[in-house]
Amino acid sequence: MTTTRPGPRERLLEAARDLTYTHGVHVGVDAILKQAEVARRSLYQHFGGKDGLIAALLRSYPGDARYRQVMDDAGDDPWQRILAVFDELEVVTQRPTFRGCRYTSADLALSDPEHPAHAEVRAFKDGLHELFTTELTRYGHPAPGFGANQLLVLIDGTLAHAVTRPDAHPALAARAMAELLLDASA
Amino acid sequence: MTTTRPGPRERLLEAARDLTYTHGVHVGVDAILKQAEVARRSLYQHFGGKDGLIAALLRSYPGDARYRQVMDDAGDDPWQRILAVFDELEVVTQRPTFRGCRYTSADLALSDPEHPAHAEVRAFKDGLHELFTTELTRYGHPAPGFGANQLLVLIDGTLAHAVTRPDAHPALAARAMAELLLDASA
DNA sequence: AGATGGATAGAACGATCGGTCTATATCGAG
DNA sequence: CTCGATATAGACCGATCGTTCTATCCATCT
Repeated sequence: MTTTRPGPRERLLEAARDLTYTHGVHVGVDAILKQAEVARRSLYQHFGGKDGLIAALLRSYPGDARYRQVMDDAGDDPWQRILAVFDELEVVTQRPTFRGCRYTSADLALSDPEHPAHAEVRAFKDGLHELFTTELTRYGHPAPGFGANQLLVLIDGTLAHAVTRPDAHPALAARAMAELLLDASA
Repeated sequence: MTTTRPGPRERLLEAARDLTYTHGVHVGVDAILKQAEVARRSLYQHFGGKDGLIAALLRSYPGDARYRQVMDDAGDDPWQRILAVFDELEVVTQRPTFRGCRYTSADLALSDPEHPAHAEVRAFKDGLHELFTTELTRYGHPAPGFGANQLLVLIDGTLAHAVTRPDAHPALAARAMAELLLDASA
């Protein structure tokens, strides 16, 4: 039994996911096409161009699904669910292949404010904000929207700082602040 | 009386500072040379190439001097001096020209781990860590090194998150956490 | 005056960029 | 089988990349 090979569209997204993470969004299309084993024309057929591929990549990536998974694995208690995110961040940021948050990277690397990727990044982080807002609401936080912004700062700060100083274990530093935050709003 | 025009080296650094911030480190050398009004050859004479210019840019930038200035303007009290940094971050991140932290951007954009810029970014953030460590020591923090890591996460998180969601006012969110942190370690 | 060194201007290098093109192959539906 | 859509392979486009080159200008020093 042989698993059927994914179509060119899926192969392009997969290759672009891989290469843009390790080399940044400025990887050449040639490299993506080669790794995906896809014809040049198919890229423009499916995504209209490199910009479209990058945007589609960010949209398709199961970004907040991963956060939800980590939370669900931690049970029902909001306190546990939120701190589990930072435990996971410690694991992620210590991996030798860790190269930062792909959304933040894309947002910083693309200087053109009209690039379609910006909308995807915004949508992703807005989704995360909503996710943590509902969690803090369940926790009984008096200002869940503000608290969610604080958690997002901790997450982005962890992912950004770990690129330069992984040995500082920013995830552990952030986790302690998340605890303070939850304690103070109990 | 006419102020003498700075030499080619200074003009190159100034132009590169400007253009790499607005367009990222992938700006072409042509654009830098044009804005600096400097001959092509001079760039390679002074910096050996584009990589050398980028690294020199990051080294020469008065990065932590600016943090020190903000602190000194806030007086002697460590509490005030630390929180003043976040007040300044709120101002900086709300500017329409704000484009994130140039050090984090450079670190993320340059995928080659051997690029000389990485060492400069590391040196800069290590310097900041030392700055906040001494401040927290003066404050009487029981674990000033760990606390400094926490403050750096807050700063990097503010600068990273404000690129995508400036309306969330991450600096204010971070400031509140910095207060919690200082309270908890008093 | 003559020599020297730094700066300028700009042609030119090969490589690579994103994107368009033609031509051929494959495959499922009618 | 034929048709039409979709995929592949690869040449080709103009533009730009970082870098090296020659040639000229000019201020300074002997």
